[in-house]
Amino acid sequence: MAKFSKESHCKNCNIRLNLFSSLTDEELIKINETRYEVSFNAGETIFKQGGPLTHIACVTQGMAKVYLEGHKSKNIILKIVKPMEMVGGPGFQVDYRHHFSVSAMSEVKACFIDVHAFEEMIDNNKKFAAEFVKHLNKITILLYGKMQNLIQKQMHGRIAETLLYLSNVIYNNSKFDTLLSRQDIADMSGMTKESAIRIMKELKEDGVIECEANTFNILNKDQLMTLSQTG
Amino acid sequence: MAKFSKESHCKNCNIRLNLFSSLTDEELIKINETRYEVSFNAGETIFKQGGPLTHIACVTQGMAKVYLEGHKSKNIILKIVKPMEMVGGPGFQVDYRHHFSVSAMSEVKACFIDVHAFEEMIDNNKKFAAEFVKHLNKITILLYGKMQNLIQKQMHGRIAETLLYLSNVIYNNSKFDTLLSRQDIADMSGMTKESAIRIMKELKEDGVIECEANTFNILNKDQLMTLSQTG
DNA sequence: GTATACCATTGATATATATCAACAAAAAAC
DNA sequence: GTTTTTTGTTGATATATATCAATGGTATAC
Repeated sequence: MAKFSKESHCKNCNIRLNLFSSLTDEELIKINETRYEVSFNAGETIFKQGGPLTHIACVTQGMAKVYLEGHKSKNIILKIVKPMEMVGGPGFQVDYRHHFSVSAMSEVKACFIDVHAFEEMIDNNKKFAAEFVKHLNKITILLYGKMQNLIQKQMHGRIAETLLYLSNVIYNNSKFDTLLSRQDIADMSGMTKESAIRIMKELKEDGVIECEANTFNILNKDQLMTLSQTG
Repeated sequence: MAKFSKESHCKNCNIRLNLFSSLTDEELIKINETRYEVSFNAGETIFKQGGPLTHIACVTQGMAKVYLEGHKSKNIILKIVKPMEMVGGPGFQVDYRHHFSVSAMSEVKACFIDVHAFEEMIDNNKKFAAEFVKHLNKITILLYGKMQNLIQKQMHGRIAETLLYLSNVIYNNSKFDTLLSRQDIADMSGMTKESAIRIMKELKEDGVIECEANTFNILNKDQLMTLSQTG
Protein backbone atom coordinates (compact mmCIF):
# COMPACT_ATOMS: atom_id res chain seq x y z
CA MET A 1 0.00 0.00 0.00
CA ALA A 2 0.97 3.63 -0.37
CA LYS A 3 3.12 5.19 2.31
CA PHE A 4 1.66 8.45 3.57
CA SER A 5 4.29 10.95 4.54
CA LYS A 6 2.60 14.14 5.59
CA GLU A 7 4.69 17.26 5.62
CA SER A 8 3.58 20.88 5.62
CA HIS A 9 6.20 21.66 2.99
CA CYS A 10 7.19 19.13 0.42
CA LYS A 11 10.53 20.18 -1.00
CA ASN A 12 10.15 18.39 -4.30
CA CYS A 13 7.15 20.40 -5.25
CA ASN A 14 7.61 24.08 -5.83
CA ILE A 15 4.28 24.30 -7.59
CA ARG A 16 5.75 25.79 -10.71
CA LEU A 17 2.80 24.84 -12.84
CA ASN A 18 1.60 27.46 -15.29
CA LEU A 19 -1.79 27.15 -13.75
CA PHE A 20 -0.47 28.31 -10.41
CA SER A 21 1.49 31.25 -11.73
CA SER A 22 -1.46 33.53 -11.15
CA LEU A 23 -1.59 32.85 -7.41
CA THR A 24 -0.48 35.47 -4.92
CA ASP A 25 2.22 34.72 -2.35
CA GLU A 26 -0.44 34.58 0.28
CA GLU A 27 -2.44 32.02 -1.65
CA LEU A 28 0.65 29.93 -2.32
CA ILE A 29 1.41 29.86 1.40
CA LYS A 30 -2.10 28.70 2.12
CA ILE A 31 -1.89 25.97 -0.50
CA ASN A 32 1.45 24.89 0.91
CA GLU A 33 -0.05 24.56 4.35
CA THR A 34 -2.80 22.21 3.33
CA ARG A 35 -1.02 20.09 0.80
CA TYR A 36 1.01 16.99 1.52
CA GLU A 37 3.07 14.47 -0.33
CA VAL A 38 2.20 10.84 -0.94
CA SER A 39 4.50 8.14 -2.33
CA PHE A 40 3.31 5.28 -4.48
CA ASN A 41 5.01 2.12 -5.66
CA ALA A 42 4.80 1.05 -9.27
CA GLY A 43 1.42 -0.45 -10.01
CA GLU A 44 -0.38 1.22 -7.12
CA THR A 45 -3.61 3.06 -7.68
CA ILE A 46 -3.49 6.82 -7.12
CA PHE A 47 -7.09 7.63 -8.03
CA LYS A 48 -9.79 5.03 -8.51
CA GLN A 49 -12.61 5.50 -11.00
CA GLY A 50 -15.85 5.74 -9.09
CA GLY A 51 -14.12 6.65 -5.83
CA PRO A 52 -14.49 9.98 -4.05
CA LEU A 53 -12.69 12.98 -5.46
CA THR A 54 -11.37 14.77 -2.39
CA HIS A 55 -7.98 15.92 -3.64
CA ILE A 56 -6.26 17.10 -6.76
CA ALA A 57 -2.85 15.55 -7.32
CA CYS A 58 0.28 17.07 -8.66
CA VAL A 59 2.85 14.51 -9.77
CA THR A 60 6.35 15.55 -8.71
CA GLN A 61 8.27 12.35 -9.41
CA GLY A 62 7.75 9.35 -11.67
CA MET A 63 5.06 8.64 -14.21
CA ALA A 64 1.44 7.62 -13.97
CA LYS A 65 -1.17 6.49 -16.44
CA VAL A 66 -4.67 7.93 -16.59
CA TYR A 67 -7.25 5.48 -17.90
CA LEU A 68 -10.93 4.75 -18.25
CA GLU A 69 -11.98 1.39 -16.91
CA GLY A 70 -14.50 -0.30 -19.18
CA HIS A 71 -16.31 -3.52 -18.53
CA LYS A 72 -14.54 -6.81 -19.14
CA SER A 73 -11.32 -5.17 -17.95
CA LYS A 74 -10.86 -3.33 -21.21
CA ASN A 75 -9.16 -0.05 -20.45
CA ILE A 76 -8.57 3.09 -22.45
CA ILE A 77 -5.40 4.93 -21.48
CA LEU A 78 -6.13 8.62 -21.90
CA LYS A 79 -2.67 9.93 -21.18
CA ILE A 80 0.56 9.63 -19.28
CA VAL A 81 1.27 12.12 -16.54
CA LYS A 82 4.82 13.15 -15.75
CA PRO A 83 6.40 15.42 -13.17
CA MET A 84 4.91 18.85 -12.60
CA GLU A 85 1.61 17.89 -14.13
CA MET A 86 -1.67 18.13 -12.36
CA VAL A 87 -4.37 15.46 -12.31
CA GLY A 88 -7.81 16.41 -11.18
CA GLY A 89 -10.88 14.99 -12.74
CA PRO A 90 -14.16 16.14 -14.20
CA GLY A 91 -16.03 15.17 -11.05
CA PHE A 92 -14.76 18.43 -9.57
CA GLN A 93 -17.75 20.70 -8.85
CA VAL A 94 -20.06 18.05 -10.29
CA ASP A 95 -20.39 14.79 -8.35
CA TYR A 96 -17.04 14.71 -6.58
CA ARG A 97 -16.21 11.28 -7.86
CA HIS A 98 -13.37 10.13 -10.06
CA HIS A 99 -14.32 9.38 -13.63
CA PHE A 100 -11.03 7.76 -14.48
CA SER A 101 -8.36 5.82 -12.64
CA VAL A 102 -4.76 6.85 -12.24
CA SER A 103 -2.03 4.37 -11.41
CA ALA A 104 1.69 4.65 -10.87
CA MET A 105 3.91 3.28 -13.63
CA SER A 106 7.03 3.72 -11.50
CA GLU A 107 7.80 5.05 -8.05
CA VAL A 108 5.62 8.14 -7.92
CA LYS A 109 5.54 11.08 -5.56
CA ALA A 110 2.53 13.34 -5.73
CA CYS A 111 1.34 16.39 -3.86
CA PHE A 112 -2.26 16.19 -2.76
CA ILE A 113 -4.25 19.40 -2.59
CA ASP A 114 -7.65 19.47 -0.94
CA VAL A 115 -10.43 20.29 -3.41
CA HIS A 116 -11.81 22.90 -1.02
CA ALA A 117 -8.58 24.83 -1.19
CA PHE A 118 -8.89 24.62 -4.95
CA GLU A 119 -12.42 25.93 -4.88
CA GLU A 120 -11.36 28.82 -2.67
CA MET A 121 -8.73 29.80 -5.20
CA ILE A 122 -11.28 29.87 -7.97
CA ASP A 123 -13.48 32.02 -5.77
CA ASN A 124 -10.84 34.45 -4.66
CA ASN A 125 -8.61 34.81 -7.67
CA LYS A 126 -10.21 35.67 -11.01
CA LYS A 127 -7.01 35.18 -12.90
CA PHE A 128 -6.72 31.69 -11.51
CA ALA A 129 -10.34 30.93 -12.38
CA ALA A 130 -9.75 32.01 -15.98
CA GLU A 131 -6.57 29.94 -16.15
CA PHE A 132 -8.39 26.94 -14.81
CA VAL A 133 -11.11 27.26 -17.44
CA LYS A 134 -8.36 27.42 -20.02
CA HIS A 135 -6.78 24.31 -18.54
CA LEU A 136 -10.07 22.41 -18.71
CA ASN A 137 -10.68 23.44 -22.28
CA LYS A 138 -7.21 22.32 -23.31
CA ILE A 139 -7.98 18.91 -21.89
CA THR A 140 -11.20 18.78 -23.89
CA ILE A 141 -9.43 19.70 -27.12
CA LEU A 142 -6.98 16.86 -26.58
CA LEU A 143 -9.88 14.56 -25.84
CA TYR A 144 -11.53 15.41 -29.16
CA GLY A 145 -8.31 14.54 -30.92
CA LYS A 146 -8.05 11.27 -29.04
CA MET A 147 -11.63 10.44 -29.95
CA GLN A 148 -11.11 11.03 -33.64
CA ASN A 149 -7.93 9.04 -33.55
CA LEU A 150 -9.49 6.03 -31.90
CA ILE A 151 -12.81 6.04 -33.73
CA GLN A 152 -11.99 7.02 -37.29
CA LYS A 153 -8.53 5.66 -37.91
CA GLN A 154 -7.53 2.09 -38.31
CA MET A 155 -4.87 0.21 -36.46
CA HIS A 156 -1.76 1.43 -38.28
CA GLY A 157 -2.79 5.04 -37.81
CA ARG A 158 -3.67 4.54 -34.17
CA ILE A 159 -0.36 2.86 -33.35
CA ALA A 160 1.51 5.59 -35.25
CA GLU A 161 -0.30 8.20 -33.16
CA THR A 162 0.61 6.43 -29.93
CA LEU A 163 4.27 6.10 -30.86
CA LEU A 164 4.43 9.77 -31.87
CA TYR A 165 2.77 10.76 -28.61
CA LEU A 166 5.33 8.81 -26.62
CA SER A 167 8.23 10.17 -28.63
CA ASN A 168 7.13 13.81 -28.91
CA VAL A 169 5.14 14.48 -25.80
CA ILE A 170 6.33 12.05 -23.16
CA TYR A 171 9.99 11.24 -23.82
CA ASN A 172 10.98 14.14 -26.10
CA ASN A 173 13.27 11.85 -28.01
CA SER A 174 13.05 9.62 -31.07
CA LYS A 175 14.66 6.86 -29.02
CA PHE A 176 13.17 6.00 -25.68
CA ASP A 177 12.84 3.34 -23.02
CA THR A 178 9.30 3.04 -21.82
CA LEU A 179 7.59 1.69 -18.75
CA LEU A 180 4.55 0.79 -20.82
CA SER A 181 3.77 -2.86 -21.48
CA ARG A 182 2.46 -4.03 -24.87
CA GLN A 183 -0.95 -4.20 -23.25
CA ASP A 184 -0.59 -0.54 -22.25
CA ILE A 185 0.33 0.45 -25.80
CA ALA A 186 -2.71 -1.51 -26.99
CA ASP A 187 -4.89 0.27 -24.41
CA MET A 188 -3.65 3.62 -25.66
CA SER A 189 -4.43 2.62 -29.23
CA GLY A 190 -7.81 1.00 -28.69
CA MET A 191 -6.96 -2.52 -29.82
CA THR A 192 -5.89 -5.88 -28.44
CA LYS A 193 -2.36 -6.61 -27.33
CA GLU A 194 -1.94 -9.11 -30.18
CA SER A 195 -2.94 -6.58 -32.81
CA ALA A 196 -0.63 -3.92 -31.37
CA ILE A 197 2.29 -6.36 -31.49
CA ARG A 198 1.52 -7.34 -35.07
CA ILE A 199 1.33 -3.75 -36.30
CA MET A 200 4.58 -2.87 -34.57
CA LYS A 201 6.22 -5.93 -36.09
CA GLU A 202 5.17 -4.69 -39.53
CA LEU A 203 6.54 -1.23 -38.81
CA LYS A 204 9.78 -2.87 -37.71
CA GLU A 205 10.01 -4.93 -40.90
CA ASP A 206 9.36 -1.80 -42.96
CA GLY A 207 12.21 -0.01 -41.20
CA VAL A 208 9.94 2.66 -39.72
CA ILE A 209 10.80 1.84 -36.13
CA GLU A 210 13.10 -0.32 -34.10
CA CYS A 211 11.80 -1.95 -30.98
CA GLU A 212 13.39 -4.47 -28.72
CA ALA A 213 11.69 -5.19 -25.42
CA ASN A 214 11.08 -1.76 -23.88
CA THR A 215 13.41 0.22 -26.09
CA PHE A 216 11.85 2.03 -29.02
CA ASN A 217 13.56 3.97 -31.75
CA ILE A 218 11.67 5.93 -34.34
CA LEU A 219 13.64 5.74 -37.58
CA ASN A 220 11.17 7.33 -39.99
CA LYS A 221 9.10 9.93 -38.25
CA ASP A 222 7.67 11.30 -41.50
CA GLN A 223 6.31 7.89 -42.38
CA LEU A 224 4.68 7.61 -38.96
CA MET A 225 3.13 11.05 -39.34
CA THR A 226 1.75 10.13 -42.74
CA LEU A 227 0.32 6.94 -41.30
CA SER A 228 -1.30 8.76 -38.41
CA GLN A 229 -2.84 11.30 -40.77
CA THR A 230 -4.14 9.00 -43.48
CA GLY A 231 -5.61 6.72 -40.81
CA MET B 1 -27.36 32.22 -45.90
CA ALA B 2 -28.34 33.08 -42.36
CA LYS B 3 -30.50 36.14 -41.83
CA PHE B 4 -29.03 38.42 -39.22
CA SER B 5 -31.65 40.23 -37.19
CA LYS B 6 -29.95 42.27 -34.53
CA GLU B 7 -32.04 43.40 -31.61
CA SER B 8 -30.89 44.59 -28.22
CA HIS B 9 -33.55 42.41 -26.58
CA CYS B 10 -34.56 39.13 -28.09
CA LYS B 11 -37.89 38.13 -26.62
CA ASN B 12 -37.50 34.42 -27.20
CA CYS B 13 -34.48 34.20 -25.00
CA ASN B 14 -34.97 34.95 -21.34
CA ILE B 15 -31.63 33.38 -20.52
CA ARG B 16 -33.08 30.96 -18.05
CA LEU B 17 -30.14 28.61 -18.22
CA ASN B 18 -28.91 27.21 -14.92
CA LEU B 19 -25.54 28.56 -15.76
CA PHE B 20 -26.88 32.11 -15.82
CA SER B 21 -28.85 31.87 -12.60
CA SER B 22 -25.88 33.19 -10.65
CA LEU B 23 -25.76 36.45 -12.59
CA THR B 24 -26.89 39.68 -10.97
CA ASP B 25 -29.62 41.83 -12.53
CA GLU B 26 -26.97 44.28 -13.56
CA GLU B 27 -24.96 41.60 -15.32
CA LEU B 28 -28.02 40.24 -17.07
CA ILE B 29 -28.82 43.71 -18.39
CA LYS B 30 -25.30 44.01 -19.71
CA ILE B 31 -25.49 40.63 -21.41
CA ASN B 32 -28.82 41.57 -22.91
CA GLU B 33 -27.32 44.69 -24.40
CA THR B 34 -24.55 42.94 -26.24
CA ARG B 35 -26.33 39.82 -27.38
CA TYR B 36 -28.34 39.42 -30.55
CA GLU B 37 -30.40 36.82 -32.27
CA VAL B 38 -29.54 34.99 -35.47
CA SER B 39 -31.84 32.76 -37.52
CA PHE B 40 -30.64 29.76 -39.48
CA ASN B 41 -32.34 27.58 -42.04
CA ALA B 42 -32.14 23.81 -41.80
CA GLY B 43 -28.76 22.61 -42.97
CA GLU B 44 -26.95 25.87 -42.38
CA THR B 45 -23.72 25.99 -40.45
CA ILE B 46 -23.85 27.81 -37.12
CA PHE B 47 -20.26 27.22 -36.05
CA LYS B 48 -17.55 25.88 -38.32
CA GLN B 49 -14.74 23.69 -37.04
CA GLY B 50 -11.47 25.57 -37.46
CA GLY B 51 -13.24 28.92 -37.72
CA PRO B 52 -12.87 31.77 -35.23
CA LEU B 53 -14.66 31.48 -31.91
CA THR B 54 -15.98 34.98 -31.28
CA HIS B 55 -19.36 34.20 -29.79
CA ILE B 56 -21.08 31.68 -27.59
CA ALA B 57 -24.50 30.62 -28.87
CA CYS B 58 -27.63 29.88 -26.95
CA VAL B 59 -30.18 27.96 -28.99
CA THR B 60 -33.68 29.32 -28.37
CA GLN B 61 -35.60 27.58 -31.15
CA GLY B 62 -35.09 24.43 -33.19
CA MET B 63 -32.40 21.79 -32.98
CA ALA B 64 -28.79 21.65 -34.03
CA LYS B 65 -26.18 18.94 -34.22
CA VAL B 66 -22.69 19.29 -32.82
CA TYR B 67 -20.11 17.21 -34.66
CA LEU B 68 -16.43 16.62 -35.23
CA GLU B 69 -15.37 16.71 -38.85
CA GLY B 70 -12.86 14.01 -39.63
CA HIS B 71 -11.03 13.48 -42.88
CA LYS B 72 -12.81 11.75 -45.75
CA SER B 73 -16.03 13.46 -44.62
CA LYS B 74 -16.50 11.05 -41.77
CA ASN B 75 -18.18 12.90 -38.96
CA ILE B 76 -18.78 12.11 -35.33
CA ILE B 77 -21.95 13.66 -33.94
CA LEU B 78 -21.21 14.54 -30.34
CA LYS B 79 -24.67 15.67 -29.35
CA ILE B 80 -27.90 17.35 -30.29
CA VAL B 81 -28.61 20.79 -28.90
CA LYS B 82 -32.15 21.89 -28.22
CA PRO B 83 -33.71 25.10 -26.96
CA MET B 84 -32.24 26.80 -23.95
CA GLU B 85 -28.96 25.04 -24.31
CA MET B 86 -25.67 26.77 -24.71
CA VAL B 87 -22.97 25.90 -27.22
CA GLY B 88 -19.52 27.29 -26.72
CA GLY B 89 -16.46 25.32 -27.53
CA PRO B 90 -13.18 24.34 -25.94
CA GLY B 91 -11.32 26.97 -27.94
CA PHE B 92 -12.57 29.48 -25.39
CA GLN B 93 -9.59 30.93 -23.50
CA VAL B 94 -7.28 28.67 -25.49
CA ASP B 95 -6.95 29.36 -29.23
CA TYR B 96 -10.31 31.02 -29.92
CA ARG B 97 -11.14 28.62 -32.69
CA HIS B 98 -13.98 26.17 -33.00
CA HIS B 99 -13.02 22.56 -32.47
CA PHE B 100 -16.32 21.20 -33.70
CA SER B 101 -18.98 22.25 -36.17
CA VAL B 102 -22.58 22.99 -35.33
CA SER B 103 -25.31 22.92 -37.94
CA ALA B 104 -29.03 23.54 -37.87
CA MET B 105 -31.26 20.47 -38.22
CA SER B 106 -34.37 22.63 -38.54
CA GLU B 107 -35.13 26.35 -38.47
CA VAL B 108 -32.95 27.51 -35.60
CA LYS B 109 -32.86 30.74 -33.66
CA ALA B 110 -29.86 31.35 -31.48
CA CYS B 111 -28.67 34.17 -29.26
CA PHE B 112 -25.08 35.12 -29.83
CA ILE B 113 -23.09 36.39 -26.88
CA ASP B 114 -19.69 37.95 -27.37
CA VAL B 115 -16.92 35.93 -25.75
CA HIS B 116 -15.53 39.06 -24.15
CA ALA B 117 -18.78 39.56 -22.26
CA PHE B 118 -18.45 35.97 -21.18
CA GLU B 119 -14.93 36.48 -19.97
CA GLU B 120 -16.00 39.53 -18.00
CA MET B 121 -18.62 37.50 -16.23
CA ILE B 122 -16.05 34.92 -15.21
CA ASP B 123 -13.86 37.72 -13.97
CA ASN B 124 -16.51 39.60 -12.05
CA ASN B 125 -18.74 36.90 -10.66
CA LYS B 126 -17.14 34.08 -8.72
CA LYS B 127 -20.35 32.12 -8.52
CA PHE B 128 -20.62 32.23 -12.30
CA ALA B 129 -17.01 31.14 -12.70
CA ALA B 130 -17.60 28.15 -10.44
CA GLU B 131 -20.77 27.27 -12.32
CA PHE B 132 -18.95 27.48 -15.61
CA VAL B 133 -16.24 25.13 -14.40
CA LYS B 134 -18.99 22.76 -13.35
CA HIS B 135 -20.56 23.07 -16.78
CA LEU B 136 -17.28 22.26 -18.52
CA ASN B 137 -16.67 19.27 -16.31
CA LYS B 138 -20.13 17.91 -17.00
CA ILE B 139 -19.37 18.07 -20.70
CA THR B 140 -16.14 16.17 -20.12
CA ILE B 141 -17.91 13.45 -18.14
CA LEU B 142 -20.38 12.97 -20.99
CA LEU B 143 -17.48 12.86 -23.41
CA TYR B 144 -15.82 10.05 -21.48
CA GLY B 145 -19.05 8.10 -21.68
CA LYS B 146 -19.31 8.73 -25.38
CA MET B 147 -15.74 7.59 -25.87
CA GLN B 148 -16.25 4.34 -24.03
CA ASN B 149 -19.45 3.73 -25.91
CA LEU B 150 -17.88 4.25 -29.31
CA ILE B 151 -14.58 2.52 -28.68
CA GLN B 152 -15.40 -0.48 -26.53
CA LYS B 153 -18.87 -1.52 -27.57
CA GLN B 154 -19.87 -3.11 -30.79
CA MET B 155 -22.54 -2.02 -33.20
CA HIS B 156 -25.63 -3.31 -31.42
CA GLY B 157 -24.62 -1.63 -28.20
CA ARG B 158 -23.72 1.62 -29.93
CA ILE B 159 -27.04 1.82 -31.79
CA ALA B 160 -28.90 0.98 -28.57
CA GLU B 161 -27.08 3.84 -26.85
CA THR B 162 -27.98 6.26 -29.62
CA LEU B 163 -31.65 5.29 -29.59
CA LEU B 164 -31.80 5.60 -25.80
CA TYR B 165 -30.14 9.00 -26.00
CA LEU B 166 -32.69 10.22 -28.53
CA SER B 167 -35.59 8.81 -26.55
CA ASN B 168 -34.48 9.78 -23.03
CA VAL B 169 -32.48 12.93 -23.49
CA ILE B 170 -33.68 14.58 -26.67
CA TYR B 171 -37.33 13.70 -27.22
CA ASN B 172 -38.31 12.55 -23.70
CA ASN B 173 -40.62 9.99 -25.19
CA SER B 174 -40.43 6.34 -26.22
CA LYS B 175 -42.04 7.31 -29.52
CA PHE B 176 -40.54 10.15 -31.50
CA ASP B 177 -40.19 11.73 -34.90
CA THR B 178 -36.66 12.75 -35.60
CA LEU B 179 -34.93 15.16 -37.93
CA LEU B 180 -31.90 12.89 -38.06
CA SER B 181 -31.12 11.01 -41.25
CA ARG B 182 -29.82 7.43 -41.18
CA GLN B 183 -26.40 8.88 -41.90
CA ASP B 184 -26.76 11.07 -38.81
CA ILE B 185 -27.70 8.08 -36.66
CA ALA B 186 -24.68 6.29 -38.08
CA ASP B 187 -22.47 9.30 -37.31
CA MET B 188 -23.71 9.29 -33.72
CA SER B 189 -22.95 5.60 -33.42
CA GLY B 190 -19.58 5.52 -35.12
CA MET B 191 -20.43 3.26 -38.04
CA THR B 192 -21.49 3.40 -41.69
CA LYS B 193 -25.03 4.22 -42.72
CA GLU B 194 -25.48 0.69 -44.10
CA SER B 195 -24.45 -0.92 -40.83
CA ALA B 196 -26.77 1.34 -38.83
CA ILE B 197 -29.69 0.41 -41.08
CA ARG B 198 -28.94 -3.29 -40.77
CA ILE B 199 -28.74 -3.23 -36.97
CA MET B 200 -31.99 -1.26 -36.74
CA LYS B 201 -33.63 -3.74 -39.07
CA GLU B 202 -32.59 -6.55 -36.74
CA LEU B 203 -33.95 -4.68 -33.73
CA LYS B 204 -37.18 -4.19 -35.64
CA GLU B 205 -37.42 -7.89 -36.48
CA ASP B 206 -36.79 -8.76 -32.84
CA GLY B 207 -39.63 -6.48 -31.77
CA VAL B 208 -37.34 -4.19 -29.77
CA ILE B 209 -38.18 -1.07 -31.77
CA GLU B 210 -40.50 0.08 -34.52
CA CYS B 211 -39.16 2.44 -37.11
CA GLU B 212 -40.74 3.70 -40.25
CA ALA B 213 -39.05 6.55 -42.09
CA ASN B 214 -38.44 9.16 -39.39
CA THR B 215 -40.77 7.79 -36.76
CA PHE B 216 -39.23 5.65 -34.06
CA ASN B 217 -40.93 3.77 -31.30
CA ILE B 218 -39.04 1.99 -28.56
CA LEU B 219 -41.02 -1.09 -27.61
CA ASN B 220 -38.58 -2.82 -25.30
CA LYS B 221 -36.47 -0.31 -23.46
CA ASP B 222 -35.07 -2.90 -21.05
CA GLN B 223 -33.72 -4.90 -23.95
CA LEU B 224 -32.08 -1.80 -25.39
CA MET B 225 -30.52 -0.98 -22.03
CA THR B 226 -29.16 -4.49 -21.72
CA LEU B 227 -27.72 -4.24 -25.21
CA SER B 228 -26.09 -0.90 -24.49
CA GLN B 229 -24.55 -2.26 -21.29
CA THR B 230 -23.28 -5.58 -22.53
CA GLY B 231 -21.82 -3.89 -25.59
C1' DG C 1 -44.67 16.28 -65.48
C1' DT C 2 -40.32 14.75 -66.26
C1' DA C 3 -35.61 14.83 -64.98
C1' DT C 4 -32.33 15.00 -61.38
C1' DA C 5 -30.55 14.46 -57.25
C1' DC C 6 -30.44 12.58 -52.71
C1' DC C 7 -31.68 9.18 -49.18
C1' DA C 8 -32.88 4.43 -47.72
C1' DT C 9 -32.48 -0.40 -48.31
C1' DT C 10 -30.60 -4.85 -49.42
C1' DG C 11 -27.28 -8.40 -50.85
C1' DA C 12 -22.68 -9.96 -52.01
C1' DT C 13 -18.12 -9.49 -50.90
C1' DA C 14 -13.77 -7.86 -48.95
C1' DT C 15 -11.22 -6.37 -45.10
C1' DA C 16 -9.98 -5.22 -40.51
C1' DT C 17 -9.75 -6.81 -36.17
C1' DA C 18 -10.57 -9.97 -32.29
C1' DT C 19 -10.29 -14.40 -30.40
C1' DC C 20 -8.24 -18.67 -29.43
C1' DA C 21 -4.44 -21.55 -28.75
C1' DA C 22 0.24 -22.69 -28.40
C1' DC C 23 4.59 -21.48 -27.05
C1' DA C 24 8.88 -18.61 -25.84
C1' DA C 25 10.92 -15.52 -22.82
C1' DA C 26 11.41 -13.00 -18.98
C1' DA C 27 10.46 -11.95 -14.27
C1' DA C 28 9.10 -13.20 -9.73
C1' DA C 29 8.54 -16.53 -6.03
C1' DC C 30 10.18 -20.07 -3.35
C1' DG D 1 18.37 -23.00 -9.11
C1' DT D 2 14.13 -24.53 -10.01
C1' DT D 3 9.30 -23.57 -10.20
C1' DT D 4 5.61 -20.52 -11.06
C1' DT D 5 3.63 -16.60 -12.94
C1' DT D 6 3.44 -12.95 -15.97
C1' DT D 7 4.47 -10.89 -20.41
C1' DG D 8 5.48 -11.18 -25.27
C1' DT D 9 5.07 -13.46 -29.79
C1' DT D 10 3.18 -16.01 -33.58
C1' DG D 11 -0.20 -18.53 -36.40
C1' DA D 12 -4.81 -20.17 -37.48
C1' DT D 13 -9.39 -18.95 -37.40
C1' DA D 14 -13.72 -16.55 -36.48
C1' DT D 15 -16.23 -12.41 -36.39
C1' DA D 16 -17.45 -7.72 -36.90
C1' DT D 17 -17.67 -4.20 -39.88
C1' DA D 18 -16.85 -1.65 -44.20
C1' DT D 19 -17.15 -1.40 -48.99
C1' DC D 20 -19.19 -1.96 -53.34
C1' DA D 21 -22.99 -2.33 -56.29
C1' DA D 22 -27.71 -2.34 -57.52
C1' DT D 23 -32.37 -0.76 -56.77
C1' DG D 24 -36.48 1.71 -55.19
C1' DG D 25 -38.27 5.59 -53.11
C1' DT D 26 -38.82 10.40 -52.26
C1' DA D 27 -38.03 15.00 -52.61
C1' DT D 28 -36.42 18.91 -55.43
C1' DA D 29 -35.51 21.52 -59.75
C1' DC D 30 -36.87 23.06 -63.94
